[in-house]
Order: sequence, then structure tokens, then C-alpha cells
Amino acid sequence: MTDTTRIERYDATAIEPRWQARWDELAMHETDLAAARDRYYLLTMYPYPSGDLHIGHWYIVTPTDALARFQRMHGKNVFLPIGFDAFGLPAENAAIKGGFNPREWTMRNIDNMRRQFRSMGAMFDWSAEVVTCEPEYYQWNQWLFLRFLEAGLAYRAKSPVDWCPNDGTLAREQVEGADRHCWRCGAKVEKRDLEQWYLRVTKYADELLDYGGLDFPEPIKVMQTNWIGRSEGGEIVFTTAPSAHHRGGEELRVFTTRPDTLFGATFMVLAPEHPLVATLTAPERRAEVEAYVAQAATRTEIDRLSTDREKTGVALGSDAINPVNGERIPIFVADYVLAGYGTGAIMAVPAHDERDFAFARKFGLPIRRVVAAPGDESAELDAAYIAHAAGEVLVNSGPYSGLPADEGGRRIVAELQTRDAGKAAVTYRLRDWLISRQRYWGTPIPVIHCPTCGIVPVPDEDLPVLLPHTVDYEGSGVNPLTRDEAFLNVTCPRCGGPAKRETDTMDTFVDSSWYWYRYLSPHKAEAPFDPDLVEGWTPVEQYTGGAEHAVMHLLYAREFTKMMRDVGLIQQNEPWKRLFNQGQILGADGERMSKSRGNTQDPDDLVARYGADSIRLFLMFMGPWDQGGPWSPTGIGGVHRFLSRVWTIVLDPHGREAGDPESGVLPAGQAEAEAGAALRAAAHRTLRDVTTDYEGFRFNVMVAKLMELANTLFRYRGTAAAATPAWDEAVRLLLLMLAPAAPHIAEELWSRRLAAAGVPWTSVHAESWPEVDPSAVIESTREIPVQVNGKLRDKIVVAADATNADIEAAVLARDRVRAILDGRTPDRIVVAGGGKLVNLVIR
RNA sequence: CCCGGAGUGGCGGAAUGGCAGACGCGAUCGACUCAAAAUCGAUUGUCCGCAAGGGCGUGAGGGUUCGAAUCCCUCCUCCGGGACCA
Repeated sequence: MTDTTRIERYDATAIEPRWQARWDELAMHETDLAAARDRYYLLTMYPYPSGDLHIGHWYIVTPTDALARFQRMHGKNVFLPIGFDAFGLPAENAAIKGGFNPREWTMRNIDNMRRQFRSMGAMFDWSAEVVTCEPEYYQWNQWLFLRFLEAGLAYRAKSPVDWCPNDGTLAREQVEGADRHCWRCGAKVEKRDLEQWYLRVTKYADELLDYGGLDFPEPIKVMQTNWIGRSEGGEIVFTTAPSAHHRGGEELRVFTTRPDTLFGATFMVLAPEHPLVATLTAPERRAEVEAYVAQAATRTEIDRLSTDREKTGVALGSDAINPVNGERIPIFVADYVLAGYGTGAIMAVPAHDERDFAFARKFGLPIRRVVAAPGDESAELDAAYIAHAAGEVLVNSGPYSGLPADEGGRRIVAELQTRDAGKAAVTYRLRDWLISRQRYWGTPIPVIHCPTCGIVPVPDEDLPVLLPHTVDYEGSGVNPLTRDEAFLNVTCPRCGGPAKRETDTMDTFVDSSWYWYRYLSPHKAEAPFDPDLVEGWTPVEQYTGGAEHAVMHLLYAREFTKMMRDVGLIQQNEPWKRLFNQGQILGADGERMSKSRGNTQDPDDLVARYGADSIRLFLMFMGPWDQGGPWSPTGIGGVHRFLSRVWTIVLDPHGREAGDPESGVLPAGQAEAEAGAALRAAAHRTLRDVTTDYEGFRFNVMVAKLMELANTLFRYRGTAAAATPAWDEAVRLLLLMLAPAAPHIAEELWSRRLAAAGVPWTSVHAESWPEVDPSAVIESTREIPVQVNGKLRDKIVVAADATNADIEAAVLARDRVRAILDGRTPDRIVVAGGGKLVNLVIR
């Protein structure tokens, strides 16, 4: 044991707060937004201030921060802001249940989470922080809303909400149980139609389907595409037939993707909410129809939409006339037709639609086949015939019989169009965005209801419409704004008469649809953002966050960006260039982490025990970032050991391990010069790999590569090689590569090296990312695996510049190979991949 | 039912047409210690074998290829999302 000067142990908790304070002092994380050089906007989804940061927040933020630091070392002017998505239901639920003020509850949580975020040592620019429940932020939600209103992009319409007689409007998660009762009072929840505010996002459906120039994960694009749900077809105008109880002649529009099957329509179905249901109901059927419609209204969505539920419905006692052949077909009301899609009415073609088939079977309605493969026309159908076979033609379709199905469909639509009875049409599943919430804790919608002028926008100069600070729920979930006289009563800005404020607030997805623009000038008083900064810094270069937002938030934000563009506020079409979705950290039980399940992990405890750097590195090391997985702290010790080892390598290069005879001895056959070359090769090869691993978000492999390099250095510790320039170079590279992932220990060891060399301190984080020296990586010999019939049998070592012929000769000269060949000649010798591997083929 | 993702040692995972199991955890043995912790070293897919060596092996089955965890087909399981969208 030659190690007499014992070094201190690696103690993260002693060094991390010190560097965090120093970085703050030097304002190292405040981005100079005015500087035009190499801007790199790295955005991570801002958290909801639920109370405590949990390990899942660290899992999102840690690699994002490493990436920010990596880009900064590449000379980029990196902007990494953070904020809080501070409006929303949990605060209000806590307020109603626990009697807190939602604002105080939220702000307390934010304070705690700020402290926790700081303990991570992330390079967040806190000077850019945004908190959405502050008037400074939400007034611009209001201002943007007014611009959309002027442009006709915001409008008001009736729509149903879940309504509790005691607690008013309920959110989806506030409706509980199969019997649909209120989460607070247990009363039965009903549907109620309210006038509510919408944003006209369906206008952008086609544009949203264009992902040109967007680097998004493929699954996200697929999910958004499905959500938008574009389908092409025709809109066909049926008319109602005269009957004993009414004159008929109303138009009944339907949307179909299969106009080619129009001759197969044997009945029609209206959604229970369809406006013509009452008119078309025959007096003798009224009681039954009304009961059915009422029952449909109370059904849960899930129950109603359940695919395997048996079809139900009621005949109205009226007929419709098929425009293509004048045929009279009966009209039904059934809840398998959705009011919100297409026209809320369908032509039913049981022969070619599964759902119509099931309905027809149940109600004994005719099933008429109109599409068939040639020669197959008369075959009895025992299920709807939907599949598209080559060469199928129309049958039983009057003058169109015999035409190929797709052409027949086009001709039918064209013919109907000449009579104004149909046209080609496109429908989407995407709906306009309902932004009204009947709730206190959100952005007040800035309009006034005047009995004489109607709906009057709040003038810009009267913004913000402030949310009252004190709030009294009076033991109920009903929006307290509706009782707040001071808030409610205003004078009409147009006529000066008494008027009432709108009491609905905005969906919090509005807040999260533009916050990265606000980060650029969070305190700007005269506009939501600075147009120059916005054009200079956005679209955001890279966005990171959870895949659970694949559709809602990510789609809303894209829509919002297009709306802002259309009212002339920005020039870009898309908010972000590149998106990465990390996976989710689950509890040890494999379930979603939640306080109620008791499977959360408090990061504070882990930081106190191992330090932030170990936790950061461990979260990156766990597995691929997009995968997530159940939380288990078992491996943290290994990562912590790695950092301790780096500590020892840097501070005690000449120490040796007691009890290890190999420690301090060069590997057999290696002289000092060869050892130096081996160290340089290892360091530069690691640098080459780690660089591409960072770029490809392969953080787990990156950490593994650094561990390998540390192991190599550790092996040479205490040997003559540890006193060479090659050692110093390898250590330097190791610290630079470690700096983005484990910023504190890298900074500490870097500063100690500078001090030891008598050089003034500069931060490791201000260093440039090093360059690979290709000459260091080149080796003089290489090892080639030898296979016989695809099975590994031997390995040979050849000169690095050996030709294929050299390699073949070397292989055939090997004793082991000759023994296996046993006098035979290989049928083929494959030297693959430029001499990477040899395969001898013997048949 | 539809769409998407994934199945590799005891565990997390690596290898995306070329040496399966990098790196780490755990485990076993050993060093240090009065002892423990910490640290260090060795071994660790599985079966046969004293060994040399060999057989098997990436959810199952088939195919393409000199060569497949990787590509193709059929199927199974798990996770996420959607779900009567005409």
C-alpha cells in the first residue's frame, strides 16, 4: 500500500449547493436573448404545481438539461426556461374540500417546487419564469381571445355539460360510478345545454394533417392523424315523405364514405339529438320515441359508445325518399348514430356496414346487396360485406349496375349534384375546441353580457379582467363567480347601461398553448410577446415532454399557433420543430405514481443521500428515455460508485488498491508508450460514441460508455501511465463528457485540476465540446471473428491494413480452422463488411 | 375491435443484417477489518464435460440470407391510446 495521502471521500451534498450558488451568482443560466448567434431554444413541458416534485419530474428534466448543456458546449446560445401551469382543477378541488384559497395553495406548492428544481442543478433560466395564474400572464390569454373573437375564430354555441343540481358543471373526472353521481354530494348527474365558447380549430384540420418540416415521433403523428380523422365521401340529401301526420319535404342530409352503396339504403337513422326527431315522429309513436330520447340523454358516454352493446332504436313512423331512386325507406332514431359527427343522420346500408347490418337483423329490415365481386351477386350475406376486392362492381343499382364500385360512386354523386341532391364532401372527427369552463380557478373570459347590446367584448384598455382574490365556495362546487356581485356587475362598455360579466373561465389548455412565446419576454406589459424575439427564437428547436400529451396539448398548441398567425401576431406555422416524448416513470408496483396509491418517490430523500448528480445520472442510465418504466432505486449505488471512482481517478491518480496484486502494474506486455496509446484510444473512441449518443438522445448508452472509460482509467491508476500526458488528456475528456450529465462533480473536479495546475478558475460548463482525434482511434491490428457455417469457431488478429486475400490466407492457415475443415475445401469464403468478419461455408 | 409500441440472463438493459448479453444491479467466493459498513478483486445465460471443447439460447412457429434478436409471414402475451366516426 503506497497510498499515504488519503484523499477525502466524494461527498456530493458538500459540493452541490456550493456550485449551484456560484452559478447563480455568475448568472450563468441567464440567456442573452438579444444575442443573435446560434440560438437554440430547448423547451420542456412546464409542470402543474401539484405540491411536490416527484421522481417523474426529474426523469423529464434531467436529460433535457444535459442536452441544453451539451448544446451550450457546442457554442449554441441556449435558452432553457421553466414555469408553472398554475390554473386548473386540482387546486380548486383542494380548495373546495380543504377550505384553502386556490391561489394560496398553488403559490405554496410553486415555492416548494422551485426549491426542489434548484436542487437538481439544472440550467433553467429562472429570470424567464412564467406562472400562468398571475394576471401578468393570463391577461394575455384574454387579449388573444379578443383577437380571435374579432377574427371570427372564437364563437358561442350551445353544448351539453355534465350538471349536478348542487355543484353545477362537473368535469369528466368529477362524475363517478356507473350510475353517474357527483363526486362531492353524490347527486345524480344530468346533461344540461349551456351557451359556451368555442375556438374554430376545425378550420385547420387539413393543415394540421401536414407534418412537413416537423420532426415528430411517428406514433404521435399517427395519433394526431387519427384524432383529426379526415374521411372523404359524399353528402346526400334525402327528403322526408309526406304522411298522415305531416306534410313532408324536409331535407335530411347524410354523410357517407360509400356513395356507391346508395341503392342499398333500406332505412335511415337519426341521432337522438337530431333536430327533426320531434317533427318526424308520428303521434302514435310519440311516447315511445320520447322515452328513448330521454333515456339516451342519461346514458354514460362509455356505455353509449360501447361497441359490443346491442343495437337499440325506435321507428319514428315516417319515411324518407332516396334521391337516387325515389324509394321510400323508414326512419329510425338510434343512439349508435352520433349527433356530433357528420350530419347526425345516416343512410343505413345493412349489406355493407356492420352496424347497420346488426340493426337490420334485430329489427327485421331488408338487407340489399349492391356491391359484389363479379359472379358473387347472389351469395347470401351472413355479415356485412365491407372488404374491397379487386374488380368488384355495383349490382341492383339501376343504371349504375355493372360499373366498377368506385367509379359508380363518383357517377352517382355527380348525377345527384346536377339536381342539388348531393355533393362530394369531407368530414373530420376533429371538433371545435370548447374552451368554456364553469369554474373559478382559470382565466376569466373577457366579455360582457348586456341586455341591450348583447355580447360585448371587454375593451383592451380594461384588461385584465381580474379574478377576485377572495373566493367563497359556500360549501358547493358551483362556480363562485356567479355569486360574486362585485365581479358580476359592470356597466356596458358600449351603451353604459348595467350589464353582467361572463363567468366562464378558460380551459387551461389555452394557457399551455403559447407559454413558450411568453418565456421570451415574461414581464412585457404592452403585448403578449416581443415579435422580434419570437421571430428570432421560435419555432422552438426542441420540445421534450410526456407522450400522454400526444393529442390534446400538442394538437391544441399547433392549432393555437395557426390562429395567432391568422390574426397577424406571428409568421410561423408550427410552434416547435422537433419533439421528443420520454416515457413515464411508474411506481414500483408498475402503476401510475400517485399519492393516493402511496407509490411515489420523493427525490429530496435521494438527493440528501446520494446527491443530485447520482440521481441525474441514474435516471439517464435506467434505460432508453422514451421507454420509462417502474421505479426502482436498486441501481443508484452503482452510478454513485462510478462517480466516486471518477473522483478517485482525478484526485488520486497515483494511488493503488491494497490487496489487488494487479493494481499499479501495467497490463502484461504493455510498455508505458503502449499504455498511453491505449488510454488515448479509449478516450477518443468514447468521445466519438458519446457525442452521437447525446445527439441521438441515447443517454443510457452514453452513461455506460463513460463508465467503461472510467474503468479503463481506473485500471491504469497507479501505473507509470498515470503520469503521462495521455492520462491527463483522457481525464480532461472524461470530465468534459461528464459535465452535461453530472454538472456539479464535473465542475468541482475541473476546478481542482485548474487549481492544482495554478491556472485561474473558469467553469467547465463554459468549455467547448472536445474534438475527436482520428489518429488516436486508429489501431495497428484488429481482431476478426471467424465463423464456419455461421457459427463462431475462431478469432484471428491481422494488421489493420490487411486485404481480404490476406485475411483469407490467415484464416485457412489456422490450426483450429484446418481441424474443422478436416481436408475439405470451403464452398465459399465470405469476408464481410470490409473485413469485419469471416464466414466459411461448407455444404 | 382498431391504431401504435414492446417481448433478450435472476433484474434494468446493450447489440437494428456480421462475435448475443456491453454497462450496471443482484448473487457467490475472496482481500481489507476484532467485526460491520464502505472499498477493492474474481466468477456469474444455460446444459454436458476434470479440462480442452461442445450442445442449446433473444415470446412461439415458418421464411429470406453465407449469416437474423435485427428483415418478411402467421400466431401468442404485455403496455399505451382510441373505440358504433357512417
